[in-house]
Amino acid sequence: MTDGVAERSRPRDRILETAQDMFHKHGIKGVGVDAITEAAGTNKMTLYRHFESKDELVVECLRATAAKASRMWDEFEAQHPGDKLAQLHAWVRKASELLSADSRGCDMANAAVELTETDHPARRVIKELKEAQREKLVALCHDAGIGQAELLADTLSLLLEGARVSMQSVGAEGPSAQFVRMAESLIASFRAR
Amino acid sequence: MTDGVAERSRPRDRILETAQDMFHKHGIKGVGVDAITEAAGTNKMTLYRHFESKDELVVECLRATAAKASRMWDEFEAQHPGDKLAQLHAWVRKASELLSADSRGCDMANAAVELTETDHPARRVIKELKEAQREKLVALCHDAGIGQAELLADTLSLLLEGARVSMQSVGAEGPSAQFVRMAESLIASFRAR
DNA sequence: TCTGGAAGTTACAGACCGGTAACACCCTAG
DNA sequence: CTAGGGTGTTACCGGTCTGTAACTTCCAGA
Repeated sequence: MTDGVAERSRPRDRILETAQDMFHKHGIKGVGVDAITEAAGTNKMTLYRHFESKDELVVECLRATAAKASRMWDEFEAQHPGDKLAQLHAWVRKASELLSADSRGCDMANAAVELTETDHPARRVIKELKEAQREKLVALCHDAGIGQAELLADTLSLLLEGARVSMQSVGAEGPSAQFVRMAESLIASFRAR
Repeated sequence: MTDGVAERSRPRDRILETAQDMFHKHGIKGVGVDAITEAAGTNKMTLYRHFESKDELVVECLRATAAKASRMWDEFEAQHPGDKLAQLHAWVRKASELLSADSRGCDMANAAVELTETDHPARRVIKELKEAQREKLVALCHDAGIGQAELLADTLSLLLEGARVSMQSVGAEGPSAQFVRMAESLIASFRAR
């Protein structure tokens, strides 16, 4: 009954996975450590033996989700080896799939909105991870033979970020519904230069 | 000393104004009613005589900020009477000004991120107000003589929404720095059809 | 079989949260 | 001058929050 997450894994892993899920669904300030440990089938003491504070748990969760997102790049390379342009289109397709499958947007962006304390430990890693993602997309655009790679990458980033937050305020039938169309015609117009 | 907001206005107005400011800066769940009333130079009882709950206060704050944003449209019309295309460019310029002046983004979008409870009274008004804003921008694009007015308006919306949330995670030097450039070349390419 | 460390349990501290009751005050309209 | 409504003050309620202490239980490895 207490088995929300696979029972036969280490408590630390269960806590991390459960916390990721609950922070994602309900927000960081919307979930207490008691609720996390209960859903993970463990207890508060065990959580504080593995994470020195809730803030540090948040940081670990963000790193974990970023690592998962980072693995998608490997899939693109595996699906279209060497074909960077195809990988860029795969990126667009994947982004729209994730938009359709989940309406709570990006954990890092959401965390940045929630955690307004300027010295919160999560803010630093959010910036780092987002910058790393940006560099990857810039490189992909560049290797795909696009001239203004940075500008295209940044525009696509803003479109996706906007789509994810727009879904949360106006829903999936709002402007975000046109994301693929916007992204594809953007890529086309950049390639035409 | 307790005079954060003009002392010689009605308590209700001071509370509303102070709450807007504090919710904007620190988030909704990051601010308690005690802190609001203290900053407004009044007390909790007075707050609860004018607003039936914190949630309702949040709703009123969102309506107030939306009303303020709505007034900007009148400025555009006053500055460029009848010239809808010039008003559209004024919209872009104003948006970028606000981006530079404030890094905490859109109150409604931020609230949608924070308030994950699906039945929260604010969610309804966020959707209504965002839809109203969308219709205004679509109408402006349409009246400016742009063919695919909805698509341009939605794309501009996502870009702006993305810029506002991107600033909060990666800062002002990130992708959002290129917002004006992106928006202007988008408008140009839509006009060229 | 024994032992040591990881995990679970219970209870608690101290702070903060949203919200309310009872009462004193002050200022203005009549 | 007086009545009454808006406001301020104090104290409180029940609940939740992060984080800790002290203790017990369990289990794997030697």
